[in-house]
This record gives sequence, structure tokens and C-alpha cells, in this order.
Amino acid sequence: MLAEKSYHHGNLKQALVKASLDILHKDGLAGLSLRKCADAVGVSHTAPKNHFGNMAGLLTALASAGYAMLADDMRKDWIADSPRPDRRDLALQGYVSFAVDHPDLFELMFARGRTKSDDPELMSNVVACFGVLADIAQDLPLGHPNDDLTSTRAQMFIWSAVHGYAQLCIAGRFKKDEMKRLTILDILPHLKS
Amino acid sequence: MLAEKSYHHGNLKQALVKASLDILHKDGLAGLSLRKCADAVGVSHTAPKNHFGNMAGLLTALASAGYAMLADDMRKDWIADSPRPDRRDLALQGYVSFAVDHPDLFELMFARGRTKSDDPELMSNVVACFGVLADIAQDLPLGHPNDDLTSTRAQMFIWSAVHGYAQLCIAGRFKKDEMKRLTILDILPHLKS
DNA sequence: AAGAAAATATTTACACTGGAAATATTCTAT
DNA sequence: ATAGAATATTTCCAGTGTAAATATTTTCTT
Repeated sequence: MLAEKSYHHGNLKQALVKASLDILHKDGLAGLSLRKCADAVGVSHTAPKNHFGNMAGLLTALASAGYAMLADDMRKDWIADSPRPDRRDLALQGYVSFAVDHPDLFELMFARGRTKSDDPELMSNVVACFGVLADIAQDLPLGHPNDDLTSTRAQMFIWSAVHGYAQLCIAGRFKKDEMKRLTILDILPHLKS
Repeated sequence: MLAEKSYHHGNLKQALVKASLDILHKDGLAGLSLRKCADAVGVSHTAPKNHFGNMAGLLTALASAGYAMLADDMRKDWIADSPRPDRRDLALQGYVSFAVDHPDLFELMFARGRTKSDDPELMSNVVACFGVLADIAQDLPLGHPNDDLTSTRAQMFIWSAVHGYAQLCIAGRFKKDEMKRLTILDILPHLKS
């Protein structure tokens, strides 16, 4: 048997992550506790310590999984060799859809002080997620000076715009009817290449 | 004496808000508790209940104060009759500065499920804050179709961009050197009117 | 195969938290 | 002055994260 799959419970770590994501989805971050999570899986309330160390460790694993899901959602409807403008639109819509579908997880992923920001797996997933955005930020005609910061500038712009839009949506800061009428694609400046 | 200013403690409500903001600044949202807050002011741990009802009530008051501070920070360096482009730059920088200076408060202001989103005072301050952004969003040449949603579109765009930039900054998602080199003004598409 | 060592899980205990309920104190109004 | 409202305290409870000691199972070494 593989080391990770056959101890007392049998892959408790993965089961705890799954249960936590469910609780997070149902009851929000305030409703998530190590004890509820352990209960849901059927182990003692200190069992998670072996796999995550503490609460921050569990939340780090959740955030890490979230970034992987977000990256997937952005590429969800991509088809092979689709032109970059199409990929860009799909990725932006995927980013917003993820936030709307998993608002509490999304909030956790960008929260301060709740996760271990130096966790290698988390950092790796963050970088991979940003890679998708860096890709779709290429060739944006933003009217910037053409210097060695051009690509960085485009990446920061596109991430800022879509992230702000998503967060303001789920925070309830936009009116509902305006949110429906004006998607992320509608509010971005129309970019003609 | 005014009803609000002379009971047992003497304006306990305001003192609790002030103490809470201090704790929030020092120890973050996780470090803030009703009991610590009450301790700091020198009252019993259930005294805050009379003024805020519960924890959500206190956090609502903090968020409300935060929006007022944010609106002030955006207009901080405005001078009378300064042209709109100048006001726009100052307001955007003020928005980001507020987030950087009060990251935990900023996070609370846009958090889900922590505040009472139907609180009249909070809503009022949110609307007032958004009013500043609506002002600076006027006359932005974004290349959008000129329809009856033009101004709404510009407002949503400018708020999304600056909010996303601010949040990604304090969440540590931008590299530090790039953050210094490329401010919110640098990453926005260059808008020539 | 046998024992040592490591990994995993439980039990117990503790300090801290938000909140409910009953009580006490102070202010306000009549 | 006294009634009633507002404010504050005391006491209590369920729930939380986490540390420490212990128990169980798996894996490694020989």
C-alpha cells in the first residue's frame, strides 16, 4: 500500500480537505472549525493536527486547492488553438464565475493572516494561476509606453480589474441589475488591436 | 448632558470603536475579540452588548467608520477647483494608500458575513464612498459604446481596477519591486481625452 | 520473523471566545 | 421623589484551538 493511503483512517488528509470545503461552502468561513471538520469525517478533534499542524495549515490546504480550481475554471472552456482574444474572454468569465460559485473560498484565498503564505504548495498554485492571467494579458493594446515593464503592466492591470470586479460582486457592492447587465467583459475598456 | 455622552462610562460606544480599531491595527481581525476590546476600555466583557448587540454589530461599526475614512483619504489632497484628472489621480492613490495603511480594516469592509449588510449607517457610508469614485469616473474615454450605461460602466471599471489593485497589493500577490515601480496610475490604460 | 522507530489517532486538559440570563447601578422623565 | 429606561456587572454555558500524554498501527531495520 502507498504510504498516503492506508493508515488508520485511510487518506484522512484528503477527506478532511473535502469535508472542509463542504462546510466552507455551506456555513462560510465563520462556520468552519477543526472540530466540525473532524466530526464530519468521524475522527477525534485533534486528528487533523497530524496532517495540517493547526488551523492555519488546514486553511492553507484549502486555499491551495482553491487556486488550482480557479486556474482550471479559467481554462475550462478553452479549446485547442483558440485565438488569444477568445481565451482571454473565457478566462475572465471563469475567474468571476469561480468567485461567484465559491465566494467564501475565494475570500480565503486572498485573506490576510489566515494561511501560511510561505507554503510551497500554495505558492506553486498561486504562480500557476497567475500564469494563466499572464498568458491572456499578452498583446493587450493599453496605450502604455513600450518599455521593459510593458508585459508586467498588462498582467497587473488585467488581474486587478478582474479581481476587483469579482470581489465587489460577491461583497455586494454592485447593484444586482447592473451586475447582470455589465459583465467583466463589458466594463473593460474596449481594446482594439 | 446629551443622552449619548454621560452614562456610567461616558460615551462607551465611541471608546469601544476606537479601542477596536487599535486592536485591529495591531493584531489583525483574528486578534480582535469583544473581551479584549472591553478590557482595553476597562468595562466588563458584556458591556459592549448594550451598544452593538453582538460581535457583528461592532464589526459593522468598524466597517462603517472605515468607509468614512476611505472617502476622506480619497479627497485628502484635493484642492478647490482642481481639474478632474488631478482629482482622479489623487483619489486612486488615496484608495490604495488607505488599503495599505489599514489592511485589516480594509479587508473587513469587503468581507462576507462579518458585518450587518443592512445597517443604515454602513450603507450610507458605502454610498458616500462610492460617490467619490463616481465623480472621478466621469469623462473617462474608455472606448465604450455611448449608451445609457456609459457612466455606470465607467464607475464599475474604475472601482474594480483600483480595488483589485489594492487588494492584490495587501494580499501579497504582487512582487514588491513591481508594486513600487507600477502604481495604480501606471497600470491603468493611458486615457487620452 | 522480531523488535525498534515512526506515523497516526485518542484522551484529557486548559485558556479563550461569544453570548444568554439574572441582577445591580445610574440616569432621565414625570 | 419615584417610576422606568438605559447602562453595566456577575454568573454561567457551549464551543473553539491547541498542547501534552498516551495508545494504536504501520513501516523500517536487522
